[in-house]
Amino acid sequence: MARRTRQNILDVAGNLFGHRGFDAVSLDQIAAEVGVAKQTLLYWFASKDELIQEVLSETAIELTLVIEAAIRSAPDDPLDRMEAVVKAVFRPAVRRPSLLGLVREISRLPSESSERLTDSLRPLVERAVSWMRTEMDAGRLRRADPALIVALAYATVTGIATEPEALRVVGWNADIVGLRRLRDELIGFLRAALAPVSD
Amino acid sequence: MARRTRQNILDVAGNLFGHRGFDAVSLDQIAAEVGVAKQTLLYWFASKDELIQEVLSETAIELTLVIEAAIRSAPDDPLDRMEAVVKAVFRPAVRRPSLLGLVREISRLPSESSERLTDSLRPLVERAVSWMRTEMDAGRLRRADPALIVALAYATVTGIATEPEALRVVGWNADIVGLRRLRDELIGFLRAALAPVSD
DNA sequence: GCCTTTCTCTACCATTTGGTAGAGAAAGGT
DNA sequence: ACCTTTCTCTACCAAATGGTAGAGAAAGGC
Repeated sequence: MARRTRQNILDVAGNLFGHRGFDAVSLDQIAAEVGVAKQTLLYWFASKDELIQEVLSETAIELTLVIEAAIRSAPDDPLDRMEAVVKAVFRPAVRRPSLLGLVREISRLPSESSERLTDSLRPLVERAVSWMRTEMDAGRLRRADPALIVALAYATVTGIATEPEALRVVGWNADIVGLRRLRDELIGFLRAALAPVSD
Repeated sequence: MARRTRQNILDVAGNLFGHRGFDAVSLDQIAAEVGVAKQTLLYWFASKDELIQEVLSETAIELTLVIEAAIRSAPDDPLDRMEAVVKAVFRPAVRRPSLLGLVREISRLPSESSERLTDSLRPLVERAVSWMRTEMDAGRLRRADPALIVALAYATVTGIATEPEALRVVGWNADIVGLRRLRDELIGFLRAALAPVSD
């Protein structure tokens, strides 16, 4: 029955890690927020490292599934397709803003588990890159370096996820504007930057 | 003479904080890397909080100066001008990659000092926004929401700064590609997305 | 009813954390 | 030579950290 406890721990830990960072969050805090003793955490997860590892791989799986589903049912036009994928990435993030902040924590893991996660995302990235290259060759996207575009998009998304607080520095108020509008501006940006040049 | 110690501490702390995050770095680690006892840190800075606060305001001042200098001597064409500013932002970051990572830490400060920093950056941001609006009204930039563009650019830059490791997830190898090429791609992107529509 | 597995608890521990107290060099002004 | 200021040290501390040991509920199979 109390298998739900495990899921609760994963959810709470995911939010806290994504929000404040791995090192800033203690097991005691997580336990308190779940409403459970610290030992219960350590019953379910052997260590703090294993906990975040589990959280991250759950997140990676979720994101992968969402993106793949979006690709399968996406329209054929490359710009529409990109819009669909970006929206798919944002959908879970809008619902649970701390989610993307987690990706940042990958680099703080012991290199071994960090690599395992990177590997699980790699196929998706490679697919995106080779797809963009094909579209560019066909003249349906403006020519550019696809790998760098993916890197930039990724940087932007994680930058947004870094914290609403951080964006407040540039006058962005999350409560008023909302992640959704920022997402739409990003999409408009991508469309403008990647539309094929009409010659 | 040993005022240099203070600067050494600031430099080392800046790198470590930007690289690993505020909570992940202990005073002992900083002291060890500077080659000095922990108490020496606490002689120069009353607490860890004051230390990062000092590091951040130094960074904010540096960035502000660099950007303002770039604006003063920038060409008149809005796209060239944007390119000049982006390059100015990247110049110190290329030299010292951990620098921009620091901005991320702002949101983890006690809200009071976080606000002080935000305030020191605000004029620059407002200036950029109003400048963009003017250029858009004059038809020299594609119409969009300037505040959101600044937010996106900021998010992208901090996303890049988040860690080369994190970008490795999307296949970006810092050693080979380099921050400089990513910067140039970003500039090309901005140009394409913000060029006025020729009607 | 009993036993085994699953689950959560209280109590404890070694280490590390940010920070204090206060002594002693180094150096410069006079 | 002496004093003051600047600078760095050793020694210590209370609190918090990740983690261990082991006991006791809960619940299901038989």
